[in-house]
Amino acid sequence: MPGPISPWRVTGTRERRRELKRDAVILAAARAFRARGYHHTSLDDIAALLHVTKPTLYYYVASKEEMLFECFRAGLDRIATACSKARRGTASGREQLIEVVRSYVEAITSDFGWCMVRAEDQDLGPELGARIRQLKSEIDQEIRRLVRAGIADGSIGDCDPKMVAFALAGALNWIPHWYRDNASLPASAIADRFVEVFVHGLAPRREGALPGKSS
Amino acid sequence: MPGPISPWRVTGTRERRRELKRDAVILAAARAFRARGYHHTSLDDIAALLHVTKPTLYYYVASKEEMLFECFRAGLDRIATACSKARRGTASGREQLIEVVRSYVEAITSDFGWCMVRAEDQDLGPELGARIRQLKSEIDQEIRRLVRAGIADGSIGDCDPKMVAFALAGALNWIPHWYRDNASLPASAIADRFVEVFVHGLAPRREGALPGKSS
DNA sequence: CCGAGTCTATACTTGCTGGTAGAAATCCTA
DNA sequence: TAGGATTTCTACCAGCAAGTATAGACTCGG
Repeated sequence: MPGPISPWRVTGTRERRRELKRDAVILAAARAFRARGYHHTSLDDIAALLHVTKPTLYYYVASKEEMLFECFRAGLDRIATACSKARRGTASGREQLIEVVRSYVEAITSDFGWCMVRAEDQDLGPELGARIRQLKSEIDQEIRRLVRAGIADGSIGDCDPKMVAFALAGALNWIPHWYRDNASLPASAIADRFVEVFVHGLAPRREGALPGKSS
Repeated sequence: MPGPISPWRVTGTRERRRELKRDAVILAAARAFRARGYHHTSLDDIAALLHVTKPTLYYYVASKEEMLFECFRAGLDRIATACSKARRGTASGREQLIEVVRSYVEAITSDFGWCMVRAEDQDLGPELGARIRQLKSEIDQEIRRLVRAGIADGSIGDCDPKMVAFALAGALNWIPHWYRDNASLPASAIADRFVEVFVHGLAPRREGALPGKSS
């Protein structure tokens, strides 16, 4: 739906143009993968999206694998950035975690969301696959860290940080399975609902919540 | 890890033996898909697992697609069954939901869990793909129904049933991404942790909470 | 022990798609 | 406008894996 990506016919220095085109290739790949799935997308399909032929793609990218990797990275980087930003803040563990969740939802509903989640690192060679697993693991560790921080500062109740991280990441990573950018809530609204559930749980909230521990 | 599947060389009536072998083919396929991914698993691989050759598989199954479909179904059926069982009970919406979650975790950590979740219905033709989507949708609706029931009977607080269902299903469906039957918690323990998070949330619990819990 | 039905293997076809060789077009600089 | 670098195209290859034709082997009732 977002317009065609055409840095072909565009101005700027050589290097700059090349860079833009390469990005366009990655983005087109991401959209195609999302629409048809990695294995059902041929390079000709991607080339067609750009009104170009297959060998042209290879001028910007070494292999189909590399395209997938770059899509992966594009998404994961956004989340990693959000994590380290949260980390620099001074808010409570819970607040930081919530911030990360918001960024996570933004990233995962982007064009690259699908690739981050549905593409198997099996589809990447051992080389790139390992790098992706590394990135994923870092994010996982970061989430656990935030949960532990929250427990430490009292903003999060006692729980198993590992399982909480899995549950949270699972809920978030699943979004691309049902999210349709036409027909779904905007990312921020989704984030709100998720935060609500994860912070307060399903149990009916008892009245008399406010500060103070009168139960 | 669970031993080789060999109903080859086994007794029983003709029909019975055929049925057993067909099941064995499906199970072998499920394990292979889980280990290597659908697209990276050749029929020769599956045949090798059974110490048999590829054409033999075709004697029990019409196509690779059908194998995937049957794996899918094997897993989803377990969950659907759990749903309708829960439905027959008289417990509160929340209790019923929790029961479903437990069954869900059991199913999703089984050999078929991977297929239920990681296989794209894109890999199935329009025919089978539609049937799978149907099954998935039924389960989704069932979860939403339980949430609404819980809200109605007061066992669940006010919330958006659709988003809650998505969050819950996401967390559960993600399990195959990290679950390793050697190295992870047993299914029941995972279910416990998940229930804990989803029922009570991350916010520190104020004293004097609701009546305790269970098994 | 025979032959109809059941089961399995050998050996092949076929289509698709990732990837490439090398020529042609285009662009920039001088 | 010449000529070298950059960019894109046409045409092709190779390999893999799904699926099949067909013949051989096993089982079991009669």
